Amino acid sequence: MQPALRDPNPPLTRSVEDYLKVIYHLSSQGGFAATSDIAAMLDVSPPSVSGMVKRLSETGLIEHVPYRGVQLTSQGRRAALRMIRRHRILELYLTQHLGYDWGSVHAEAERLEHAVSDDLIERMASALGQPQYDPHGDPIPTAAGDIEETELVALADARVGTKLELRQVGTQDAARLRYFAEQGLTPGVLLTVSERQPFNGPTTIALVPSGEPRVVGRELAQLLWCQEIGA
Amino acid sequence: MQPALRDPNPPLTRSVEDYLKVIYHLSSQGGFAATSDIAAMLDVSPPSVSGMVKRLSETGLIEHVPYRGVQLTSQGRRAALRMIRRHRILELYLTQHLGYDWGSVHAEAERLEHAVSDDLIERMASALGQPQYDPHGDPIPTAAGDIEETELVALADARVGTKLELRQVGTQDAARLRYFAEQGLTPGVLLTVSERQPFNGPTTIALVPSGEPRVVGRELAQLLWCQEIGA
DNA sequence: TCTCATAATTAGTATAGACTAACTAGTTCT
DNA sequence: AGAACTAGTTAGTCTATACTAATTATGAGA
Ligand SMILES: [Mn+2]
Ligand SMILES: [Mn+2]
Ligand SMILES: [Mn+2]
Ligand SMILES: [Mn+2]
Repeated sequence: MQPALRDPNPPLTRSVEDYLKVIYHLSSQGGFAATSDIAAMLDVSPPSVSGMVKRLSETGLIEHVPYRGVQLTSQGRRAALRMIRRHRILELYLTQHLGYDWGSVHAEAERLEHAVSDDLIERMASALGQPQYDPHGDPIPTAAGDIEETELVALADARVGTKLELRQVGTQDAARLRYFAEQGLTPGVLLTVSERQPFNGPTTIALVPSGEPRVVGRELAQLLWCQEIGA
Repeated sequence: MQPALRDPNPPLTRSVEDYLKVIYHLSSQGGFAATSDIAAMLDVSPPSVSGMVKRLSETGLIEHVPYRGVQLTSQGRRAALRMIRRHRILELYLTQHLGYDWGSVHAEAERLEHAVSDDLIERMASALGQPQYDPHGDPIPTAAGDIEETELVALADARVGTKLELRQVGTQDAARLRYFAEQGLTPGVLLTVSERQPFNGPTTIALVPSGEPRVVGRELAQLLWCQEIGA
């Protein structure tokens, strides 16, 4: 007898949807998502994760290698990308049409993503003109489940002298996001790397075209994902 | 020893919020909401209602008279009206800003009402200009928890010869709503009652000012809530 | 190769919310 | 008043999801 699989098409619960999203993020670089990392990201105990991992692998959404970690199956990946699409369209809609600032959209989207219908999401996407990026510069997966993969460098690692476009801001922390906005550091901005202090010191940049300088500490510079601009 | 009250301020769950809303609707004419009516409206078994009733009275949201029914406490009424405000603002926002028709908003609002923040609701209310009525003509409670109480007559009961304003459409059924819209029977429309056939027969009306006649069967005429227009 | 720290899992418990089956209170009819 | 119907409640079970405490596997150092 086979090891009792579950109903292959249960409606996903809110918890399940959130687990799939964090597993996606933790394993997107190809590796396994570790139990303790999932637990930390969801603010839940490791045994709770072990329990959920059991259920998710029984429903075929993830692959579990005991003591090593988990990965999404293609079914799980599809479900995760659907949630990420919802989340990012919601974030953009709230900023563009309801006056939210980019520091506060995340919490709202985190709840709404589980309650909206596909129909509503597609209406929002239409109202936004089928957008490609959310307010933080993260790519929005298509309804078919494709997502843009770009090679980006953290500003903290960019070579001095290069010219960059700021593409993504890798945090949801409201205070940091507010600070970035004040400094004019939002996706799409062009800049050149002027210098970097040794021993994990700050990076100094010049905004293009204004030339205005900014000094960015290492912690923050690791959150600014940039693309090198071809000469 | 007292009969063990629960935490007076638990965050309300989705289920609890839906129970409070239906209890509000069932007891709004002053009476008690019966277990079996609550069960029917939530599509849940009567024992499930008994179980929930126990929890809700322990948290002080309702008053339970065994074998008679339940009523909301003032705390429960406040919570119910908050949900009704959310629901109706969502319905109106979806129709006004996202192209929904009035037959399909209900299902969407039924889920979203539990996920939106107060902040988002107030932003939608602002975008709508602090509206007073939802797409079906139902009054929207204020943020403070006040709701307009109007004396309305069902078209089925209106005296022949009277002039009426159609105020509310008392159904969420998509097919019926679509039909009403086709017939031009939407809140705000003026009409006069031309005649009524005996033995629960249809009511014939004339739209004002066009004079166009409509014959409305009893079942539908009971859903059209009207206000008599002073001569 | 053995030991130990760390990470992961299992065992056992709790709560919310649903269900069915069985029992009982209230009401209505004869 | 008693019988009988109806509505409501209790008893017992189930699933999802969380928790703490206890146990075990894995990989790094000695
Ligand atoms: Mn979420
Ligand atoms: Mn984002
Ligand atoms: Mn609801
Ligand atoms: Mn409505």
